[in-house]
Amino acid sequence: MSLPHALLGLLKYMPMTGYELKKFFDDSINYFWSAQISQIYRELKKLEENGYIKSARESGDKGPDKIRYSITDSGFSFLKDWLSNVPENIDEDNRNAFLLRIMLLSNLGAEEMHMQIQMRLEKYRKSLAELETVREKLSFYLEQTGNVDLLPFWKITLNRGFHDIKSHIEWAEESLAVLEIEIKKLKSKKK
Amino acid sequence: MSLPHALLGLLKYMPMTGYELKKFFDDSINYFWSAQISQIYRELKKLEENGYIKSARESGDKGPDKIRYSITDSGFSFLKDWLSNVPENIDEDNRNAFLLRIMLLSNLGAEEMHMQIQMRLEKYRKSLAELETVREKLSFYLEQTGNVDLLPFWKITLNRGFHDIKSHIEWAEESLAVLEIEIKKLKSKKK
DNA sequence: GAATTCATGTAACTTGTTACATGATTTA
DNA sequence: TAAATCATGTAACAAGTTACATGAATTC
Repeated sequence: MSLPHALLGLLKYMPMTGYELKKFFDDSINYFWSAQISQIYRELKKLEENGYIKSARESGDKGPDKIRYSITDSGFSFLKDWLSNVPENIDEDNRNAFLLRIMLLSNLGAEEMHMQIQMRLEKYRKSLAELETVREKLSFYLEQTGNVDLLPFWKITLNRGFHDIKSHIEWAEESLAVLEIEIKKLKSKKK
Repeated sequence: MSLPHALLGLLKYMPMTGYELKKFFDDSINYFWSAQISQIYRELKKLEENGYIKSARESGDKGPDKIRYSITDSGFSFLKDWLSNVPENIDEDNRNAFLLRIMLLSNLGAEEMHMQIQMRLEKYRKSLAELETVREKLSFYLEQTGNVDLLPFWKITLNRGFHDIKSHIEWAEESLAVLEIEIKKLKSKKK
């Protein structure tokens, strides 16, 4: 639903080709947004039809032609409109496959649930470490490219990631404790 | 993607009609999963074709006929298979429209961002209060229906919600502080 | 008597994914 | 020279939403 806005937002930084946009997704905002290359191309066409972006063909002496897109004034104001209108449903999409799984997991019993949450906990701890390196790279990158003014905004975005992972870790630890009590109860009943 | 599993999980509790399933979504797990009635009917047909559920027509003396679905053994083992296979991408969908918005919000400037996050903070605080009442209702409901054994599993699910909202509140408070510093900087520059 | 809820669906559309096609360039 | 990467797409499919249709029952 917000792919067009994501594309406009990225093109605001600099003009890019479809391929470059895909790369940008993959190695920067991949943590919270990704897209298929085929859909990017489809969407770019639509955005151009609407006059939100314009294209320029570049026939370099090497390789195939590139079509580089840049955002238009109309596109930027479209983006700003979207940003100004805060959605009522605060999460924009209340679907959470993770919570659905957790709820249904009771069908497998306390021990299986414990095992799965334990596995998640380990992954969360790894993610936390990875985010730490992303943070370091980001500061460095923004300083190098002279975009230091963007730093506080990016930090706010990144910080959300930290809070999210930390809350998962705390939840997992608490849940494991609850499940351990349940497992003990079941075992004492058997006797 | 997991609508069929959600339906199977709910039918595991008790046999229901399409309409009842929609209501169950709306007033119980709506916090993390919802579905359109049209899609529920479509999916129920598919599930029956696959033998995962079976239907029984009930022609009461009042109102139109009801088609009540119940889960089959084959359906339950299908559900258990899905639950046993933990997806590699732990979140199942890394797309986070909220983070995308936050990142792009820098296009509107620090003051607008501050205002929007302030609004969110207030909503989060309300959500926290609402979740509190959901928790109370749930305990009561499970005790009344004699499903006390499910209580720890439901608590784990609910608890995830609490951690989530709390992490949003903390993040919002920190972000507002950062933005206030930015706004002060900008104002002192003007002078 | 009108509006809402109950209960079932169909049709058209939008969004997103997977698989495939093409051809040049670079790297192992 | 084979594989990977660059750069563009098309086609078919899967999943989800919106709008519409039908008719009985209940509530205002």
